[in-house]
Parts: sequence; C-alpha cells; structure tokens
Amino acid sequence: MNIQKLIDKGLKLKSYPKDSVIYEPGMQPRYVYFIKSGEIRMVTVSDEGKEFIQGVFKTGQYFGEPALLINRPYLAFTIANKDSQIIAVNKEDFFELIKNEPDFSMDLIRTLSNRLFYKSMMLEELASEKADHRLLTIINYLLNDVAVGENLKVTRQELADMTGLRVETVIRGTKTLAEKGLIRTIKGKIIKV
Amino acid sequence: MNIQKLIDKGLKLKSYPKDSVIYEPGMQPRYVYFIKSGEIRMVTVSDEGKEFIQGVFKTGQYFGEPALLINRPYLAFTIANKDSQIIAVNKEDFFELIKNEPDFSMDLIRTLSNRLFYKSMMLEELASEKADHRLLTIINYLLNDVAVGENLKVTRQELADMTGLRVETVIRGTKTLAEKGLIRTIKGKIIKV
DNA sequence: TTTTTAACATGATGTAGATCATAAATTAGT
DNA sequence: ACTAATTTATGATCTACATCATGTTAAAAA
Repeated sequence: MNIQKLIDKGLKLKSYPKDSVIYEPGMQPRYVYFIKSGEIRMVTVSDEGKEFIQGVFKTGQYFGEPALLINRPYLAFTIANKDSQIIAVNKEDFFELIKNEPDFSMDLIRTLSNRLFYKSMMLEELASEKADHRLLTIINYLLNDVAVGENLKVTRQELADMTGLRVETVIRGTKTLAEKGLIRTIKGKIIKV
Repeated sequence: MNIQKLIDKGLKLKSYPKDSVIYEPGMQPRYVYFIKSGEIRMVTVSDEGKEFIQGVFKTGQYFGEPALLINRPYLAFTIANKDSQIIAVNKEDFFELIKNEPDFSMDLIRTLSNRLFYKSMMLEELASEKADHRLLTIINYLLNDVAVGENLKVTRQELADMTGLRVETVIRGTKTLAEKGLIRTIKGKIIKV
C-alpha cells in the first residue's frame, strides 16, 4: 500500500514516541494502522507478566486489521519500538480500500497468508519441539532477511520472547547450536553464512 | 463460497475416504481445496511423531490457500477425518475467483483473519501459559460453537493435540478445572452451561 | 575516559508436565 | 449381549527447562 496516497487523501499522521502504546488488549478495534516510519511490536502479556512477541511491523507495513475485520477486541498490545509515524485508517475507509483498490485487496490477502504461515510454523514449534529446535527455527527464519556476512540484530531476550523460552535457555541454546555448527556466531552475534 | 457454483463451472469432485491424505508437508501447492462434504484435519507432525492440530475444516470451508498464495511448500498434512468430497481449484481459477468475485475476496480476508486470531490466541497460550490455563482457553473457544446443554464432541487426545499437551495432562487438567467449577462435566463429557 | 546500563554468561536447584505402566469405563462393532 | 477397541483414569518416576543467584562483557551515556 502506498502510504503517500493515504496522506494525499487527507488522512493525518500521528507520532508515537518510542515505547508508547498504540492499542491495548480488550480495546474495541476502530482503525487499521499504516506505518509511515518507525517500528512497532505486537505483544501479548501473560498474567505473570511474560511477554510474547506476536509480530514486528516496519515502515510500509500495516497492522490491526484482523481484529477490525472480525470485530473482536484486540488480544495484544502494540508498542512503538522506535519513534514512529502512523496513519490510522478508520473502518469505512479501510473497507473502501479493499473494495476499490484490487491491488490492495490482493496485497492484504498475501500479507495475511504470510503471517498465517509464520504463526503455523511457530505453533508447531511451541507445541512439539524442544528448546534448541525452536531456536534454530526462528533464527533461520529471521536470517532470511539478512545479507550474507551480516548479523542478526536481535537480542537473546527478543529471541526468548518470540519462542516462549527464557533468556538463559536461549543463551545456552545458541551456544549449543554454534558448537554443533548449525549456526555461526562471532562474539555472540549470529551471522548469516 | 458457493460450492455448487464451482461444480456448475465443471470442476470435478473427488472423494477421499476417512484417514486418506490430501496433501503432505513439502509438497508444492497447486490447488485450493473446497469441502463439499466431510471433515478435514490439518496437522503438523514433529520428528518424534507428535501430532499438532493446526485446524479442522468442515463442509463449506476451504483450505490450503496460504501456501498457494505465498508460493511455499506445505507445512502440514491434511487428512480426512471422515469420508469427504472435495473440489480442488487450481491456481488460475482461484485467482480468477479472487479477482472477479468481490464477495469471495472479502470472505477470504475474513476467513484468514479468523484463523490468524485463533493462532495468535494459541501462540500466546503455548508460549506463556501453563497446562490448565491452555486447556480452559481452547475448551471455551470450542464451546462457542456448542448449544447450551450440549457437550463437546472432542476427545482428550484431540484436546492434547490442539494444545501441545499430553493426554494424561489433559485428563488431569479437565478434572481440576471441573473441581474448580471452571467447566461443567457429566460422565467425563464437557458440557456447555 | 569513566561511569552506567544493557546484554551475555554460567552454575545450582526446583518443578510442571512428560513418560511409563497399568487398569477401569465407555463406545463401537459383530 | 458380547467382544474388541477406544477413551478415560490414576499412580510413580524422570527430565527439560524455569528459576534463582551472581558475575562478566559490551555498548551507551556522561
């Protein structure tokens, strides 16, 4: 989706400083959020305060549609990872977009399919595989978007929050994977090979 | 989507006897499958042979689109839970459907959103919550489609395969939940109240 | 450069749930 | 109604990972 188009339509940009919350679980969805700049994480938090990263959204991407489309309260928090600029598109405008912009409609379908693929993959991991296997799976998944020789810009804590593991387990796990030669690390950094 | 329309278009119906496999992980997707009758389960199987139920699809529903749309090999098995009749719609016809039938396009978007909602919910559970909490969550989710007074037509093994738990854990867990009054059971059957 | 803060590291111990074993109760098939 | 096959049930033990504690290294901030 072309963000500029939305701005041209007169939709206003809103700024969210790092760590500010865009929406919370339980809120009734009213908008779909398009990211002009910045980065957003979508997280659920358990009763005991454990965070799970449901997804990370970057410049040019949008989030919050599923809850709006099926008209159910949000399950997750969305929080700015960096200072971000976001356009909130209301329900009517969003439905217009789907109806009148076939390209957007197709893009949405592909986007939802991609997220579904990721979640299916992670569900299988969390349901059936043990720590090291899980770890290797997200690491490889994340390495897809990394150039050869570059390193993963993700902390062990973030890996933990994406896999449902604990930091200590991730630290020990990456060590084991590196020893087994399943990943490459340099000074702790995980490198795409 | 109206299945009859697909039949009228000359697409042929194929029969799958109970327990037969429609597709397997690793296969390149070529069709989207519309269920005329019967029931299909989508499962992933770990290296150690543990099954995880990714979803169950019934008469009138379709499955297999995400992999086709993003052009990635299947992650899961799809297996007939009962004798089933299915129409396989090829890629071109499926894209036609999306382009030319705006109702279908919207239905697809809603369907994908619903599945995403379910998977986000389960991911949070598997990542962060303990056995009994997980159990209560799918039980309540499944009870949505059940009339008051009716019981859940799902075995403990199936609950286990949806939550990543073991049968014994599910058996002990449902007992605890019933004792705490969080669910109602009659002779082991879980009743919607 | 020094100080502060965040990230990584490692050992010791505890525990939820897996695993193993065995049996009772339902349900399905004949 | 009888037998076979599932499903539910329950106890005993085992284990992967969480939890707790404490330290080191690396990266920001001052």
